[in-house]
Order: sequence, then C-alpha cells, then structure tokens
Amino acid sequence: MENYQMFFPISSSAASAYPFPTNMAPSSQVFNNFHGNSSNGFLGLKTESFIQKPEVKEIVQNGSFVGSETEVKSGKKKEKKIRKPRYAFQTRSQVDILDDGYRWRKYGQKAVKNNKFPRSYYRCTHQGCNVKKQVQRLTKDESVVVTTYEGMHTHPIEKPSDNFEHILSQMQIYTPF
DNA sequence: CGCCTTTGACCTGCGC
DNA sequence: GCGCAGGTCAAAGGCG
Repeated sequence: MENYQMFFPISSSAASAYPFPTNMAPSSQVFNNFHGNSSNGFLGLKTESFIQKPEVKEIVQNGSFVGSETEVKSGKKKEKKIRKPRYAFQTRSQVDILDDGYRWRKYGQKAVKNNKFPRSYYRCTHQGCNVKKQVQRLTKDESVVVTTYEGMHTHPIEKPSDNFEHILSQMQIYTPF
C-alpha cells in the first residue's frame, strides 16, 4: 500500500555494510559484485517480498565470525559464556519480516525494556540448521527494523525463485552503472 | 494434516 | 538472595 521504498535518499554506500561473512551468505558473490559501486543503486527496486533494503546499517556485535563454535546447550551447559557471533543490521521497512529466502519459524516473542515494540525470535526450520534471528523495531524510529542473525546456515537458500541472489541480481540490473 | 504463530511459563544471568 | 530482563520451551490453536 504505502510507499515502502521511498525511504532511501541516502547515497551512502549501504552495501558495504553487509554483515554476513562469506560462509554465511550463499550469495555473497553477488554482494562482492556490487560492493564497489553501490552508491546510489537502490532506486527502482521493486521486488515485492523483500524490498525494503534501502538503508542497511550494520551493528555487528561480535566482530569476527567463527564458524565452528562449540554448541551452547540451551542453558544447561555453561562451559563457555560466549554465544555464537551475532550480526545485527538495521533496515528501514514497514514490515517486520524480511524474507531472506530461508524458512523461519517463530519460537518466541518478548517485550523489551525501553521499547514499545516486542522482539520476535525466529529459528531456521531446516533440519540441523539452528540459525536464529531476532527482529525488533525501534521505538525511537519505528520505521527502522533491527534484524539480528545468530549462527550460520548450513544449507542453501530454500526459495530459489525468491531469494537474496535473485533480488540482488535485480538490484544490479537497476543500478545505473 | 502438517506447519506455523501465539502466549504464558520457565530458565538463566546479572546487578543491587 | 531477590528481582528484573532477556531468551527459550511447549501446548494450544489457526490456517492453507
């Protein structure tokens, strides 16, 4: 209905903030491709299901990604305090759910202190892949959605017709260079 | 019928 | 130890 992607007059290099390590993003080559020239290429992006990617700010909480982390059994063991590295980024979006091509099942929702919006917890439904993500909207600016990924997908994207790669390749097409 | 969301309860870590 | 906040579980119900 509303003008989703009218939000991005920003000309800063949004793509350079892409937080996924290469082993986490199956389509990372695509990112690399438009890494160098991403200044203002988002205009005209019209993909319905995943659009809102106009402004992406990374808030990487745990800088370096280590793929092999000893499993933290849910609460039971505490041999290590460190959890899996998490990658958070902000997106200007009117919808909370950004469809990144994976299948997620919601397993919880919590009210967060100092935030009038609840935080939603999702888990990747692929067997053996326990990647999690949290989605949260900012009270400060409710057009901003913060998505936090935790873990690494061990499988390819499940929706080949509507995935990151596809969308990104479209983005490239629309870019004026 | 299978998968998903909802929602309250439960668990854990942390600060006081 | 207590209370709070964040994170997870699991039963119940909804929906395609």
